[in-house]
Amino acid sequence: MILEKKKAFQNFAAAKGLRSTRQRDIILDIFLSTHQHVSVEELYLKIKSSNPGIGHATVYRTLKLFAEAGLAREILLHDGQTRYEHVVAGEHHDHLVCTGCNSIVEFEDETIEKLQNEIAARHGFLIKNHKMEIYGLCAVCRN
Amino acid sequence: MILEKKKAFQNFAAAKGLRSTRQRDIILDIFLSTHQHVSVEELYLKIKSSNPGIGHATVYRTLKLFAEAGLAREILLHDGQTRYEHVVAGEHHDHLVCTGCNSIVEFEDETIEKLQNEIAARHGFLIKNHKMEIYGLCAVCRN
DNA sequence: TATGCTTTTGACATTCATTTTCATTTGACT
DNA sequence: AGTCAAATGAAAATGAATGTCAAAAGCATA
Repeated sequence: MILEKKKAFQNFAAAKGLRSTRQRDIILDIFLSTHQHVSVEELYLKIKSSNPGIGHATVYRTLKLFAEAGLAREILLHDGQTRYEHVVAGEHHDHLVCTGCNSIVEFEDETIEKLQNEIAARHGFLIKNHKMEIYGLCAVCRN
Repeated sequence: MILEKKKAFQNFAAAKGLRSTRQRDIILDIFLSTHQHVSVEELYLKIKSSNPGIGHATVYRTLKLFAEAGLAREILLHDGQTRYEHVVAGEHHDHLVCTGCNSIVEFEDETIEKLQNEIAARHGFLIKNHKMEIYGLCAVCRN
């Protein structure tokens, strides 16, 4: 699965005429090794610890590429940090965000997806993507 | 309805021991006269044109108050600007955002709301609020 | 209406995430 | 190897949002 993603990025890069660079390889490796919902800063620090040379801007730029390539998805929660989550082909999940402990639980609901498609169709919209976040207190924090 | 909102804010202010000020009245008036989904900057400019004295910080502070008072809801779309939409009691709507022309269409779907509640319950979550945005191209831009 | 106390305001500075700039480096093709 | 455009890193710039603080304005009371 990690290999597939690397291939996918290679294909994307080839199609776009992008060069293969050491930095992009490193960033991709480390991104693929992270948990879901890494913030750019988190990832940057992780990268820096093994590769001090890599700059802030490169991480930002490269993550945008991953998003374009369909490997990552940008998500905005309410903490002012952009996060990237791993995209698994054919799967879309949404988030339950605990405002108590900031934990994030993912869920998937086919019926909601269907309803979204219907709504979009009703308005003549061509869906590119969507996101849904439910904010509240998790089982632990509600007590 | 505008009067009700003004009353609602008065009540909130009274309960919180907040003072009634000229600025807050003006900002509320102008906020209530705007379309859905005003960004802070948009609102600030609108306010400034008739009331040049009012400062940036005051607009930010006051909008946060409106949100606390339940008159407004903060929404984050993908343009890096915080927007505030009008809250209508007992109603929740979500958004279709056109990435072509940046137009926003609202919709409401009771079934989705129900499913959200079920999902939250399944995870032991206590929902505070939620948001859902569908990104894509509107009927005009898709052509 | 004047007094005194406290909140609110506005200007400005600051912070923080992200983007831009630009000189230098590097990849890839000949 | 040589060429040239793309990519990088450091630093500066941007832009939204927040903090600071002295001055102004509410509001209660005399």
